[in-house]
Formats: sequence, structure tokens, C-alpha cells
Amino acid sequence: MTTFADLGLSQKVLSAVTDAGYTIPTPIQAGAIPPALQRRDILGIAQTGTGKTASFVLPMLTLLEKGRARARMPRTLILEPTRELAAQVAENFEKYGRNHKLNVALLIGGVSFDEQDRKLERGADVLICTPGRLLDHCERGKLLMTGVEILVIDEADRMLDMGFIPDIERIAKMIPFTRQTLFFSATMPPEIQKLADRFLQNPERIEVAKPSSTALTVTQRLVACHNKDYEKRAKLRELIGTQSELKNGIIFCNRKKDVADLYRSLERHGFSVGALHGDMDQRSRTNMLAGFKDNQITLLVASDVAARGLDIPDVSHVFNFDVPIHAEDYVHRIGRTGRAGRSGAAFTLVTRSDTKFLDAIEKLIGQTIEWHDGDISALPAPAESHDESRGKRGRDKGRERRGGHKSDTRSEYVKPVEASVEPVKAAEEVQVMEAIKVEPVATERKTDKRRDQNPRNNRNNPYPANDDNRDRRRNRHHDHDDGPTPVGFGDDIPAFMLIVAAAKA
DNA sequence: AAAAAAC
Repeated sequence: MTTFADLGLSQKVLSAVTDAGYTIPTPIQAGAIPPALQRRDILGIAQTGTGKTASFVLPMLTLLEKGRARARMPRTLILEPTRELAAQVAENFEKYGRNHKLNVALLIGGVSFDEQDRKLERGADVLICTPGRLLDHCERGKLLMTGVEILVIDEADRMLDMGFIPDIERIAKMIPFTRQTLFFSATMPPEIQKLADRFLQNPERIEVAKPSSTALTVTQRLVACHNKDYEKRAKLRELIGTQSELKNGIIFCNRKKDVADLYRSLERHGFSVGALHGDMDQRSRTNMLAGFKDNQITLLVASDVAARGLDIPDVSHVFNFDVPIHAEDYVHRIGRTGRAGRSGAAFTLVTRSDTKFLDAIEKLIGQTIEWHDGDISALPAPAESHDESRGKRGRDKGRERRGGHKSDTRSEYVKPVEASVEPVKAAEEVQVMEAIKVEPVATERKTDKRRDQNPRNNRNNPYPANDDNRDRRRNRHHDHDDGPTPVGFGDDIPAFMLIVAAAKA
């Protein structure tokens, strides 16, 4: 059997790998590391969770042992689609590079340039970047790409989805043709193949798992639900309550606003919860993810920023609060659980209007997903005018045939209004929603005496930093509207508020 | 019907 010792890695790297507790490489590592060490180009087709990151980090560390970095001339460059993934790769360099004295610089947006500039000035052996911030540094003339020996393009298919390919091409043009290129993608659509053909020279191709396969260790279930947000939230809470095996879970929403709303709702209902989406300030993003990884937070409400690649080893549950619009996202989302051979559970709330997306998902994964407790036809017909379907018992005939077993979660819909506690909860939820509507960040800033009393406001603001853009615009038009300097945040003043405050000074 | 990424 192949071990890490057989792959040609240096002693320093091997000992770090051993210390981390690994002896047997994953297939992508066994396939990619030897040719990478021989300076071959690599085309790696692998999902995240296959050990892909180590398959380029380990050979890079070995190769970097020869030579030294010069100021502003990085020796290697890794491109990642999201800030979290970039940070995760940086952690891998720390972990496996503990016997090396390498300068690793993480160049991502949302944080200050100062420290990044300092690291570049010192000379970086490894540059780990999101494309926007890298180009920003280049334009500021802080960076010479002519010394880059190894270029890693990670998650290429996702870069394509996100429209990063032109940026990637600009960056690649600045790097000498003699470089070694390691190119990874979970899938190989024609555009990606074309890109790979242009970027790679005679690559070693390693394909490890069929794209769009879902781990067998993940139990997948569908949960029929009405389309109203408060009903979905009630259903989700109920579902969470029945999961005795739940250690922690990620709850995916399609929209950033819904991430913020659901986060607040769950928090109000006493859940240990965090939020993660791309319009939150970077500090909150980092804190929330760290809290979830440390088990300080049980539930993480997230947008698809967390769907791919995030390596959180022990997630027991994934909940799709919304059915993802793109079927591949389903595969990526539920791939956050059932990792490393562990078992996992994935529940997807499905409303009537989601059925076409659901069909696409089942087609993609090549299997039908079981309903958790009665399929979508078990729900009453949608109300024509107002949501009074609960009262319209005449419509409920179709459900009777499936009714009747224990602790039936559908009972809340079957029972007449007066026999169920659910409508009371629902009414309360409406108030929660109203509360959300009348409490946008901008309003809170002006009446921020209340902030002090609300511990939620002291850290980890899950509200879109977009709102600050709106604030800034608004402030431009109403110059008289110069509210007080933000108070009550302690050391955790969101970055955007500092910008507003600075603009005034 | 969305999200992600630079200021």
C-alpha cells in the first residue's frame, strides 16, 4: 500500500504530515504529488473533501525548500474563489509547513492592506489570494509576478460560475510561461477543459471521484413545507427539535437577506446560531466560522459562500432552508456533512414552487430522495387570495389517505386552527418579521442607545454590509443627517461604520 | 428566484 513516505516528499514535510496523524494518502494525493514533485503540470478533477488541498500544499512545500523569496517577488501563487477558502489553504500551509521557515501571505479583500503589504515587502514564498485583491495589489505596483514558479488554480469550475475567468487570465498573463501550473476543478465542463488546455502543458490528469455524486454516508430527506417564510421557519425548528443525533448543522438559504432573517429568528428562539454570507464584514465572517468550527455555535445559517470547499470535519446535519436553484449546489451543500466516512443527514425544505428545481436535483444525482414525513401532495392546496389554507378544511381530502401515524408533523396542517398551537407561533413569527423590517441597521444607528442592551449587537453583525452602501448613498444625499459616532460596539465596530465615521471627520 | 469578489 502506498504511504506518504513513498511519494517523494521531503523529510520536513513528511514529519509534519506524520505529526498531523496521516500515513495513507488519499487517491488525489497519491496521484498528484509524485508528478507535481517532478514539476509536471497537474489537472486534478476532484471534489473538495478528497484531500485536494494537501495534494498541492505538500509538493509545494517540498519544492520551496530550494531557494528564497525576494521582496515583492512571490515564488508561488494560489488562486481561490472565496476568502474563506483562501484562509483555509493558508491554515494548511501553517499546519504542514511548521518545519519550514516560509513566508505565507494571504491576500484577500475585506481586510486592511497594511499587513499584506508588509508581508509582500518581506518577500513571500507563497501567495494565497482571491482574484480581486491580488489585482488590486498589482495595480498599486506592489507586486512583481515575474518570479512565480508555481501557479495553482483551485476550484476552477466555481471561478467560472463566479465570472472570475477574465481575472484569472489577466493574472496568468503576468506569470512567466516557464511556470508549473496545478489546476483543480470538481467538474470538467467544456469551458473549463478549454481553459485547462490553454493554461497547462502536457498535464498529468488525475480524476478521483465522479462529479455530482453524493456520499453514501449521507441520509437525504425532503420535507414538504408551505411557501411562507414563517411556516418554513416553524418547520425547520420542529425538524431540528426531532434530530437527536444533531451535533451541529449548516442551514443553507438562497439569499443573503434570508440568511440574516433566519439567523435572527433562530437566535430569538434560543438556538445557538451563527450566520455567514458574503455581504457581512470580514471580521464577522471569520468569527462566525471560527465559532462554528470550535463548537461554540451549533447552527450556522449560510449562503452558498459556505457550500463548497469549507473543511469543517464534523458537521452532522445540513438543512436546505431553500431548495438550491442550481442542482450542483445541492451536491456541494450536502457535501458539507458525511465527510471522512462519517454519517450525516441532509434535509431539504420543499415548497410547491420548488418542484422543478427538485426534479433537476434528482436527475443530477440519479436518485429520488425520500420524503421525511409525507410528500408535497400531503400539503393543502395553496390559498388563492390570502394564506388561509389552514382553515380551508374542505381542501384537505387528499391528505387523509396518508394521515394517521404517530407524531405526524403534518398534523399542524391537518388540524383545525383551534386545535393546534402552530397558528399562535405563526402569529408570533409575523411580529418577529415585522420587528426585522422596522429595525434595519441604519435606523439602529440613529437610536443606538438600545444597542448597548442588546448583546447581539456587540459582535458578529450578520446584516449585509451592503446596507452600509445604502447608508453611504443615503448620507450623501442628506448631508444634514450626520448621526452620532457609533457607540456601543466596544472593540467590534463593524468596518463600514468606521468608514462612515471617518468620512465625517 | 442567487451568490460570490476590489475599493
